[in-house]
Amino acid sequence: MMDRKSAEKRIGELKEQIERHDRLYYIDNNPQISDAAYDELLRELEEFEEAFPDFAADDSPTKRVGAPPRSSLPPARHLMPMLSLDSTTSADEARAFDERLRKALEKDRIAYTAEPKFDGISLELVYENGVLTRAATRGDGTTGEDVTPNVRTIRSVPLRLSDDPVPSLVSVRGEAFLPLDRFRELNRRMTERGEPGFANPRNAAAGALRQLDSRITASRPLTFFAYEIMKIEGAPDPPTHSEELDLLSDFGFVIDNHWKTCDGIEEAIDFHAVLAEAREALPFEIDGVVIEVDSKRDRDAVGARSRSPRWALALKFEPRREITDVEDIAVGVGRTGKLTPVALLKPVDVGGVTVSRATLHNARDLERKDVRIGDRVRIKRAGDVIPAVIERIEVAGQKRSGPFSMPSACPVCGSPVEAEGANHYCTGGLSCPAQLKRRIMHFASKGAFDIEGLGEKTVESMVDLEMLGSVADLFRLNRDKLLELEGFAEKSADNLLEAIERSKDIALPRFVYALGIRNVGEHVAGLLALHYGSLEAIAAAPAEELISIREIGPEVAASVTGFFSNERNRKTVDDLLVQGVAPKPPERTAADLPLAGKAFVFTGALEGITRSEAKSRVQALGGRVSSSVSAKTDYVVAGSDPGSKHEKALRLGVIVLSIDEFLSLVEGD
DNA sequence: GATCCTCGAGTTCT
DNA sequence: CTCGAGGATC
Repeated sequence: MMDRKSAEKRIGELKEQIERHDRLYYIDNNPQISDAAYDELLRELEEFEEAFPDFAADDSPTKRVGAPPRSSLPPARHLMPMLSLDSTTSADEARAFDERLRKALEKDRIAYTAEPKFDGISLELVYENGVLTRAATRGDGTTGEDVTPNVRTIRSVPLRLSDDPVPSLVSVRGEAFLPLDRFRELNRRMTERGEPGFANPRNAAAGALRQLDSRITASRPLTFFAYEIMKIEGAPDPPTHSEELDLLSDFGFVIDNHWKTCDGIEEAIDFHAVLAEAREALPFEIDGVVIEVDSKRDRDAVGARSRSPRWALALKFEPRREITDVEDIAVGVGRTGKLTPVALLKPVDVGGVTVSRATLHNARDLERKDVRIGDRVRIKRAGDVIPAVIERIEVAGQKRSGPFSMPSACPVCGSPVEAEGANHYCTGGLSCPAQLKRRIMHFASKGAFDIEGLGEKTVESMVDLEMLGSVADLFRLNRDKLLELEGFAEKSADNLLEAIERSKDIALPRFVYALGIRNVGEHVAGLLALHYGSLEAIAAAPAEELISIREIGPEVAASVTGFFSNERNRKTVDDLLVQGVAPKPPERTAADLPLAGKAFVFTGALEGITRSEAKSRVQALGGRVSSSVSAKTDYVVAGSDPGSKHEKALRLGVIVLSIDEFLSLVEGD
C-alpha cells in the first residue's frame, strides 16, 4: 500500500472527480463517464478510506452508500422552525391574500415568486463550514427526526458546498422525493418479489428516508430539490427569494427550474394554470403552486402567524375526485359521546389509496348533503388525505331510500341520545363502552400519559372483558390478567406493565389534559397547570376565578368546574392518586411568571390582606417588592389613607392599583 | 357586533 | 386536514 501522504492526495483527487461527475450527472444532466467507470472510482475511494480511516471525512462521497443500521431515529431540533403554509384551491382567495399584503405593505403591486409545490418529504439540511452535518425531517415543525446518514445517500444533495465564500453555517430547506419513473420501477421490482409496493411516490420516499439502515435508502433513488435558505451565517443573506434560489444553485443544489418571478398576483395565478396543464407531463408529483413575496424585507415586515408565514400561500390543485356508492351509513361514538355518521362506501381508488369510509360529520351536514343509503356520491381526499363526501349525484330513475335520521338511542350502549345544536350526544357517559374506550385511548395517548403498547385493539378487548372500568384501572393490571388477553405473551405483557408504571411519573399539564375534560386540550391544560400549580387548586377553582385567566372564558370554565363537581370524576382522580400517579407541578422559569421583573410598592392600610401575604403573592408570581417609589416602580398598590408614596407615584406616572385591582391581578393572571 | 385567530375534536389508511 | 366555536380585539 502507498504511504499516507500519497494516499491523502489520491483520496482528494478521487473525491474531486466523483463530485464533478455527480454534478454532471444530477445537476447538469450531462453524464460524461459510464456508470461502471463511476462505480470504479467510488470503489477505489472506499478502499483507500478503509486503509486510512482518518481521511474518511463526513463529506466523502462514500458516505452515500449508506451506514449500518441504527436502533431508532433520534430527534433533531431545527435551527429555525419549519412552518407550514396557508393553503387554498381558490384563485379568489389568492387575490384576497394579495390584497391583505398590498394593504399591509402599502404597495400597488407586489413581486412574487411562484414555484411548484413538490409532493415529497420536507427536509432541513444543515451545513457547517460548508459540510453537511445534519439532515432532519419536518416533524412537528420544531423537532424532526435525524435522517443524516440516509440523506447522505441522496446523490443530488451536495455533501460539501461548492461556492466561495462558504458560509460558516447554513440551513437549507427542500423536498426529497422519488421521481415517477424511479417510483414505478421500484414498485415493479417489489411486486416481482411478491411485496405489496407503495401506494404513491410520497409514501415510498417517506419509507426510504425513515429507514434505520441507510444502505436501504441508498438503494432507493431519491432526489432532492432545495428551495429555501432558512438561516445563513458568515455569508450575505440574499435580499430576495429569486436570488436565494440562484445562490442555492451556486452552492451545488439542484433547483427545479419551473419557478418564475411574477409581477403581481395575476401572473402567479396564471402560472398555477400553466402548471396544472403541465402537471401530468412532469417527471415528479406536485400538488400545487407556492406563491411567496419575493422581497425578504417585505416578508419581515408582514411576519408570521403561529404556524405559517403571512407572506406565502400554497395555491393547490383541485384534489382528485371519484364517484362511488354509499352502501350503508354507520354511527360512531366519540370520547365526548358525540355521535358521528360515517358513510360506508363501495371501495374506490382515490389518487392511489383505496377509500371505503368517509365522515359525514353530523346531522346538519348529512341533511345539507342529503346523503342516503344507496345514493351515488362524489368524494375527494381533503388535502389529499382524509376522505370526504363532496356531494350527492342524482341518478336518473333511481328509487332512493328514506332520509337517514340520527338514532334516538346510542348504537353502542342504548342510552338516550340528546341533540345539542348540530350534534347529537350519547348520555351514557363512561357507562357507555364506546366512550370509555375512547377516553382510555385519549388517556394513554402521546400528549397525555403516553403509554406505549396500549393500542386500540388492546383497549377494546380489555374493556370488553371488563378488565377496565375506568382509567384508574389501568394501574391495577397485572401480568396474569394481561396474559388472559389474546395475543399477549409474556414479553409484551411485561413491556406494557413497565410502560404503565413509568407513566405514573407525569407532568401536571399532561395529567390535566389526560382527564379528557371537554374543551380542555393540551393548550388549556397547560394554562391551568401553570396558573394553579397543583391539581387540588385546579379542582377547587371557582368559575369566576377561572374566567379571569387569559384565554379562558365562560364555556371552558364551566367545563372545568362541571368536570370536578361530578362525583364519579372526582373518584377517578382520587383513585389515580391512590394508585401512585404523581403529577409534577410545572417548573416555571422566572421569565414565564406573569409578574416577572415587575416592581411593586405598597402604601396605606391594605384591607383584606396582610403586608407579608401581599408580598409573598407578588414574589410567588415573580415580582419584586420594594419600599420606595421610583421611576423603576411598575405598580403602586394604594390602600386606604395612602401617604406620600401615592403622590409620588402619580407624579412619576406609575400605575396605581386599588386593593381590589391588586387582588384580581395576583389572582387572575 | 364584527372580525380575526387559535384551539379542540373528530377524521382515513398504511 | 377541516369544521365549528371560544376568546381576544377593535
